[in-house]
Amino acid sequence: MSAHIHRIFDRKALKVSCSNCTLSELCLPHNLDQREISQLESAVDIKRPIQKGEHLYSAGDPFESLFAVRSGSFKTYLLTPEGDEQITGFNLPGDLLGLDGIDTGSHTVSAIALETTTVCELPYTQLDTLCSEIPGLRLHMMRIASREISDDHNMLLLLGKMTAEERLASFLLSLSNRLKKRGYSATDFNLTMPRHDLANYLGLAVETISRLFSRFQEDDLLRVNRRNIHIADLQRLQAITTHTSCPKPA
Amino acid sequence: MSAHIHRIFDRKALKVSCSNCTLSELCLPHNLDQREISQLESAVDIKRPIQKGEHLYSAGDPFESLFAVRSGSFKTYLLTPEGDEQITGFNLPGDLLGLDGIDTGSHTVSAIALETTTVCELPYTQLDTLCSEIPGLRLHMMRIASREISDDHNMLLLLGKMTAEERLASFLLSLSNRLKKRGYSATDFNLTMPRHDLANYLGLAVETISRLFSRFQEDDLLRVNRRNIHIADLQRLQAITTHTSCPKPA
DNA sequence: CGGTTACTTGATCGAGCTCAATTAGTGTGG
DNA sequence: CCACACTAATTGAGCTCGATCAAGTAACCG
Repeated sequence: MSAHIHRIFDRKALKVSCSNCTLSELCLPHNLDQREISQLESAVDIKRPIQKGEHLYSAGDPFESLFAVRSGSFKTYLLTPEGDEQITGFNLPGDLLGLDGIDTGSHTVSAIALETTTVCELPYTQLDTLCSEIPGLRLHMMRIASREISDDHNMLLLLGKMTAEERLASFLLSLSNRLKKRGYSATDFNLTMPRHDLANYLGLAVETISRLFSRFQEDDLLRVNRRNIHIADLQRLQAITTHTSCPKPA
Repeated sequence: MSAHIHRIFDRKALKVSCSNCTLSELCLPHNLDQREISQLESAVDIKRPIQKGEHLYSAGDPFESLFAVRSGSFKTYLLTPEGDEQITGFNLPGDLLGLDGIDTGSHTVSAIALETTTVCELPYTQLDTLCSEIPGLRLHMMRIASREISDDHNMLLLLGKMTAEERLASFLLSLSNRLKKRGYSATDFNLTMPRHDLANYLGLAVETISRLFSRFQEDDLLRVNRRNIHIADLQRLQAITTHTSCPKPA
């Protein structure tokens, strides 16, 4: 199944096949039988690709569906009354977006594509109906919500307690782990977001991020070229986040 | 069963009556019929009171139940490897605790009582079974999770973008609103947490909180006596959080 | 190319932290 | 009922981390 559905594809034209999707490990509840998976597949739509800079949804939009990222990436953010933005997360393939909208029936954050991105749309009423029939799916949904809550708590810790250095190290390690889970390299990757977004997300200034990248590079922790990152010493990077001392190899 | 039931309270002795509970507005799904409410009641246990400083659960404990606060209050927090704490929330009557534990099957934060507190225990497997039968309850649960996610996003904004002044003003207004929803005064209340916890939650030093209380009092925004707070000017407090200028009344 | 945006680097500044001292509660046991 | 110890809160003085301001450079794109 191609990741890049061209717009000539009618929304329903392409049969969704969750069972064959490379993301099923992340996206699918583990304990569904074949019949249950087909039920789920019938509820899922593949949308046309979202271009870089295009919104998947905006804060205030009526909530109708959840979205699973198939390829590409998003950032989600919210705006203050004064108009400045706080990024609340970055979403990689296999991530689910939109849970924030369930409570009020309209989205509380905006989601914008950082690159050309494809998603599966899961209309919520259909998903909810399936949840009554498939206990494994119900648990899966609650787990995803639960994980998002825990992740957010970790971000509170990052923003509330960590130094600039610790924040960037934490971010890189977390991204590294997420990429690894998805089958990519844990040590070589490209950031899909500009420095500006990274700084915003970590509660820092762009200049601070830039200086930290330079410093980490001088310390042989990273090799950085623009958006391209090579993690040269995972252990010492880890040590930064835990205040543990870790000898620099000669 | 539970190891922490006080002997005078037989767990099932006290019949739970959600329908008569003063918190039902907050705690119960609105669209349940009488039969569904009794089903829910049969799943709920009232636990013995939790004393100030006592844990309801700790990070790492196996997750078995959600808890609804009946009276009193909790703080939830997580610890870094180095042992310093980040408070992730304060919980008032009607609040639900424990969602963070669903994903991994063990709690990721600890919950400790800030005063003598009573809770209803909702064993998760029973709750989940009811969710398959009662669509309204299922939606209610997802809504609560969704709200927690949105609330956490707002905390990210607070920690990432706001000044000390804005953080405290936001906190007081948010608390004021929550108390109002629960039928208490929106302008006169007692904080159940020490300055230390407040500072920790808001990502500030205790001294900063103290100085801000003094300053807000000089500006006739608040009247503060230890933990007792009187909000003298809700409008101007609101104005602080939105950078809006608001004339100080003569 | 030329214009725009992304990123880096340097110099300076300030909000809020840390350190330190004081005061005011809050129990606890004689 | 009061001394004592202990914790909670306030207030002051000085410092620091990261923000802001200001250039300059490098990539990207029509």
